[in-house]
Amino acid sequence: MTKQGDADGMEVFGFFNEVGIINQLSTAMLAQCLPDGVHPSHFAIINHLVRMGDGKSPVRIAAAMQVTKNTMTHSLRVLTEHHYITVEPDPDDGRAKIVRLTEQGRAFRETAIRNVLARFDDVIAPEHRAIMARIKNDLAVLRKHLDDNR
Amino acid sequence: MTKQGDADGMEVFGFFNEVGIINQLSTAMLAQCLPDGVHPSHFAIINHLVRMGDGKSPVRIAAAMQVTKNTMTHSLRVLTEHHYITVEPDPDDGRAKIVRLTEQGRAFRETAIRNVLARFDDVIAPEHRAIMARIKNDLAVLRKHLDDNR
DNA sequence: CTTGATTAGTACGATGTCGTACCATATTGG
DNA sequence: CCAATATGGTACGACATCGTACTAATCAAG
Repeated sequence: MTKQGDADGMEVFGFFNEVGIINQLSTAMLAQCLPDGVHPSHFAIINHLVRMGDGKSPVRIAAAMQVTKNTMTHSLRVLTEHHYITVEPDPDDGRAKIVRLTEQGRAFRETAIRNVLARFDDVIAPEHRAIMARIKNDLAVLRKHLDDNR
Repeated sequence: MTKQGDADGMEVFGFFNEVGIINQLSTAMLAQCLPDGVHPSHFAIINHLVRMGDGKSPVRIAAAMQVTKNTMTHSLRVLTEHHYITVEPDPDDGRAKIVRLTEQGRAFRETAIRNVLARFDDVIAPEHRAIMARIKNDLAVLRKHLDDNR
């Protein structure tokens, strides 16, 4: 095993470490802006349904959110208890269900977005926005590669 | 809806989303390379102790790992059960403890590093290493800013 | 049509993480 | 010296997530 390889490997470690910390900090910030009982992952589901359209099945949402079916079942139950979504049987497929946003769900998202953007505006300076804009494409390439070769 | 503000906010969302997915995929890859019962966070602790030196207190390790004291107590218990570390009272401070690596802990780290690097070598192409090297500095700046303003 | 394989969803248990509360020990101010 | 405060560590409960296993429904091959 060459020293070169080791150094490269450590570079990879360091990179993923930075990514992990940023993810943790941003998730924590997001969590502070959400009401009690609503996890960032729940918000992500609502947000996804608003942006990509609802009426999807739990498995499709799970795939989009990169979590297992189990986790999605649990999260959808929580969201249903909050009356943010409805889950009904799919008339075309006896196995499947259909997830739909309620008005309360959309309203919740509007409020949450406002809170979060206000918080981010407070913390994130223009220079950091510039960094994000600059490297987002690289991150997307990396993400896609990792996703394809997982 | 102010297009300007919303667009900027959404950019931030998208950025953190990419970061989150990359973190999840890399963590999952790492987990596959570790033996059963050893979580990536456990590996991170061992790795930190090897690189930064052991003999630290649980709180200091917790701060470095960006987790709470509770989590560290739990993780250290698991690592102790695996005989990768020892936790002893600090003779200079009746409240504190001192965490030390065992030989088995160091050996475990060597093996794990080899496995993980092999896996990463398989998946990560030179062009992606180039991306990591290119944007790592930007990520570090961002991470530091978020950490300071949390 | 029937049988085997695949898919959607759920139940259960395990685990990592966090928040709150608590105790023991240090540290500091008066 | 003593009281108030701060700090290190733990106990307990809550929760998100995952792996394994299971049921029900669909699909595919004969």
